[in-house]
Amino acid sequence: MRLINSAPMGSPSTAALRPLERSRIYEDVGERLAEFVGEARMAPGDQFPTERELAHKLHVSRTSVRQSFVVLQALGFVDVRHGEGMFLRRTRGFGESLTKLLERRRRLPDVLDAREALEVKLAELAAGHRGDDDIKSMKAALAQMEAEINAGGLGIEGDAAFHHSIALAGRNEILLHLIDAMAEVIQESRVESLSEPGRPPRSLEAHRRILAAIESGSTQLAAEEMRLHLRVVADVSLLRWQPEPSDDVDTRA
Amino acid sequence: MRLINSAPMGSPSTAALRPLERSRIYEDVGERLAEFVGEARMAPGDQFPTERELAHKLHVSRTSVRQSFVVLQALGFVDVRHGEGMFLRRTRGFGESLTKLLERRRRLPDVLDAREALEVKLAELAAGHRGDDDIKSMKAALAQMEAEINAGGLGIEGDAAFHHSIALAGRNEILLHLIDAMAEVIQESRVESLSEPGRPPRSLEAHRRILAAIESGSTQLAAEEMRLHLRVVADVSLLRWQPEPSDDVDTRA
DNA sequence: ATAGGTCCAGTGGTCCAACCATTGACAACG
DNA sequence: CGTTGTCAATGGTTGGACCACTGGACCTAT
Repeated sequence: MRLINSAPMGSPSTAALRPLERSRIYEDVGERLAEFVGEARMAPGDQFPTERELAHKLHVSRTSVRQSFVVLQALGFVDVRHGEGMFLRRTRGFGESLTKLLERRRRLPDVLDAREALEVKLAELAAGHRGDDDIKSMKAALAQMEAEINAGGLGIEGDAAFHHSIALAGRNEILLHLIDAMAEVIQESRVESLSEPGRPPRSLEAHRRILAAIESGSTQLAAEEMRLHLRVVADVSLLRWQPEPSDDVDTRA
Repeated sequence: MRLINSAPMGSPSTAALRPLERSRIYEDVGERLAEFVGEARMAPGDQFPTERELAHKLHVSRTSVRQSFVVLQALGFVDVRHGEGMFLRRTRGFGESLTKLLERRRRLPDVLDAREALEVKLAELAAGHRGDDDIKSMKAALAQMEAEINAGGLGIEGDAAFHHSIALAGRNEILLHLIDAMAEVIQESRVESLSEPGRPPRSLEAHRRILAAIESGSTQLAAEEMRLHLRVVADVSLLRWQPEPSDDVDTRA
């Protein structure tokens, strides 16, 4: 009797026997709904079919349909009104959450550009508001970073704390929320950048210049210093990055 | 027999008889979970109690608990692993979706700053990539705006189309997603701004300058023109804006 | 005729109880 | 000692029941 795939681990890539992945039903329903919105040419304000009808048509339980809509509502794509029905709010990017976007398609350049857009503005705002507490926490973060580096570390914790304290100092809940949502991917690029030989001290120096600019109250200078810093970080990160073989086709025009 | 509130409509504001609003259970559960994360000092990676246990403790059905977690997962705050349990991913801003944030706390300055952060960068990126199709759709949008204005309108449609075509030309899905998520509130500020006497023609002119900058390929100039344009828009919008009486206290530090 | 009230069918909101699918740990086996 | 089987715990899904809200149809008194 011939044994198939007797090798204990790391056997050659048997394409057919790759692990099959099961998605959750409410995700599938979400995709179908996205299709439906397109096919039915739904416009904002239009009403969806009933929960019961959708459940029947899609051969799933009403619970699953509801789960889909609960998510869609949280993402702001639909309005659910008790006793009335469910209505479309906006069409573009239907069903696509930022989180899923960041997980699925990790184009590093996009992440770095988005980060720059947000953080440069936050530094500018921070320079405009700059409270004593804000400055204090920034200095504390820099001290922490310096200590980490002197101890032979990369200063990752301090780096993260510094950028976060600036984000807080910006006093803009929307931008803060966006930066927080991207925290994970940003953290990855941070580690990469600081792993480059000689980077941590230079990064610390750049941080000092940013802090000085913020403390001086010059919004323009603060923005410029932050931009400069992030461009350097981006360059280093991009060195190691190479686009994945396109696993799917970009359907956008 | 004395009738209370016999006035047919628009009776004086009886504070106690304001319409009471009922929240959905899964939203309440979400808030409790946020509390719990704080009280229990949960850190990323920590495991939540079982669905069944939470349902029992909170005196709600397991279904409601699940709906909460479905949302939390979509927003990227928790990881739900079949057969294992539910785990915390990130702490900051727990349970707060951008949509809810934009609905609840409509601080116009925040919106305008966030818009500037995103659109300035998008204009810069657009100038870097600039494909023929992109330029073409921008020109079409400007033509539409001009036609609207000549017809006595405000050019709102054309304005929106112009900014959107730039966002598309930026070739950055993350920034595009963020702008789309803010589309509604941005649209409101757009209407306000263009309603100001004499605004539409001036806005059209600013758009032409932006387009020229993008077409020239100068990323820096494109960014600067967009920033200038948005600052003017912001000034106009802010004229009519006044902060609402603070209906709740900011709990953040 | 019409203003007002009542009733009711349709819709989303919640709950429950059962069962399926996956995981990890542990015991049993060779 | 490693392999295999078993099992309990956990999330995933279902169907059905009932509640709460909305809007319109219908009725009624003026």
